[in-house]
Amino acid sequence: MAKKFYVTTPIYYVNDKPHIGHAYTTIAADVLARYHRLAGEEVFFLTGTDEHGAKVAESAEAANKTPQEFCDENSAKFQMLWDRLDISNDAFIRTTSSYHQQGVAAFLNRLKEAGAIYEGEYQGLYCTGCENFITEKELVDGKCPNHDKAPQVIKEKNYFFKLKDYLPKVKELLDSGELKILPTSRHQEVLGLLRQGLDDFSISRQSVKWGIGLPFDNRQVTYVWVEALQNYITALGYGQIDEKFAKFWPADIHLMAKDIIKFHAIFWPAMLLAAGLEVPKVIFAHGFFTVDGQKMSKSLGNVIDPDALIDELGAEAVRYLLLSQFPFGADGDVKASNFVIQYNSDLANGVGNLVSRVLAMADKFLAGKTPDQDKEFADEMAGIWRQYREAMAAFQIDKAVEVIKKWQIFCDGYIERHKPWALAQTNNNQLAKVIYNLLEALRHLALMLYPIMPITADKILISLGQTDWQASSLPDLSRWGGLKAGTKVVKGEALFPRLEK
RNA sequence: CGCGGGGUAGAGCAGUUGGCAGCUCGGCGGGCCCAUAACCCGCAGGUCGCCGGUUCGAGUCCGGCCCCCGCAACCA
Repeated sequence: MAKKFYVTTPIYYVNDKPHIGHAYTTIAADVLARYHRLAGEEVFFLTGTDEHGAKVAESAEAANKTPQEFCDENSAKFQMLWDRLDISNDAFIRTTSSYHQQGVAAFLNRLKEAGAIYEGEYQGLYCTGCENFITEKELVDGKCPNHDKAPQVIKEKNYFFKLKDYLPKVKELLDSGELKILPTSRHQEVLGLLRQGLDDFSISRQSVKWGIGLPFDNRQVTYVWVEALQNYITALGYGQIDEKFAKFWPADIHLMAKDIIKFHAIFWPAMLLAAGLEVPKVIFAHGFFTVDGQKMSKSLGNVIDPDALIDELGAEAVRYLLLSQFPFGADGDVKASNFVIQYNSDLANGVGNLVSRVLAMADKFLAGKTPDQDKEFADEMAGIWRQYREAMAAFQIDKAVEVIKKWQIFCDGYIERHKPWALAQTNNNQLAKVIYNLLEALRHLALMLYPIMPITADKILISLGQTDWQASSLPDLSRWGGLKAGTKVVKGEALFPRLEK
């Protein structure tokens, strides 16, 4: 029975169109999903869109559409981007889908039965112009800045979740490592939040209409954050067909950006505990991009549009470049102008050129026929793979990229030291050895590249005559000598044509 | 004293348990000619934010200070 691996991205709020941050999270999740599939595990990779809430309803109205139409259109934008980026998600959940709504109802009923929900009163400032609650801090001169009206104080009956009852248990799980928050700096942050203390929170809204009705009181709608988190289990059929749920839950990793860590590291585990379910194993929060040292924001106009970037550099390069900018997990600064430079140095001059020169030599000196096996790098390669696997297992995608880059540089150096073009004149036995080692080295390079740049990897493997490699998994594939003597290899088109800038 | 992150070569970043400061890009000088004017070798460039402490030894541990950023306050 294969090991399972369940990886998720957050579901993205349809109120906005996809930006580079959404792409970053999703690509990272895809890399993990593809790596674990390559390793022979049974993978479930989930992403989707979060579609309820007052804001969506407002945006829909402003666009003169029904909320459902608005959601359909915006959700499709995310799906289209993921298609362009070759994201290999196994499911795409939409919170407006009926199976999600049914799963949410089942979950909330369970919380209610467990005694984790009580009725309370929510008091807030309500702006009739907004038709929504606003916070005191949003007020300008005591008035709603959008409508220039003073808000009313309204008391609304709400249902609350007994968060406080479950906090000690959450703390325990964090301390024991059963629930891991990564990177460790985020773990500290969560501990800080717990130290500050948190209150029970409201799980419903009376004033909001666009949402999922509470199963035990249909005058109220489930607070959007509460039902959004449940996507991770409803997508597995929780509350309906429990087969997938039994197989894949708990999640091996919830991936997200650092801004929503509180919901995932505290609220979500607490709700799961209340419902008697297992908590996820790892919550991984990566950092934010700054662009030229500044926060990315619409008002500054420095937002990087993923579609434009793909148009310029191609999906494969975008995947690679985003993940190799800075350590996965940390914040990092990005210079838009740097993408082209790095494309040229890493991809065109690096991987692309290496593949090109090796295949050209195999073709020119040996008529494209793979020579007899040589084992010069058998041990070396095993060591490289160990580093690669360790990096991936620790979710250090940037380190995995580093391992690949080092191997590519090593291969370029190997060529220079042995000068196959000279050997072709003097020593055919030695030439055959060197070319075999290079071709086989390329096969390993492609395999390591696969999670990050799947199309490129496949192109390289096809050039090496490896057409059915996907039928095997890593333990076999990563063994030295997979390339058989006599295999025909062909030089293809340049993988990454150099960009003039 | 709200919480958290960070200040290391011109730029962007690594530095696991304290043990000679590293990587990539860029700059400069050589080499090579298989390759996408790509590749390889070498060189230059750093008071590791500041002050103090612990130690045989501190970028790394402790205390204080300065500066930047994120969250709290619709964004991954």
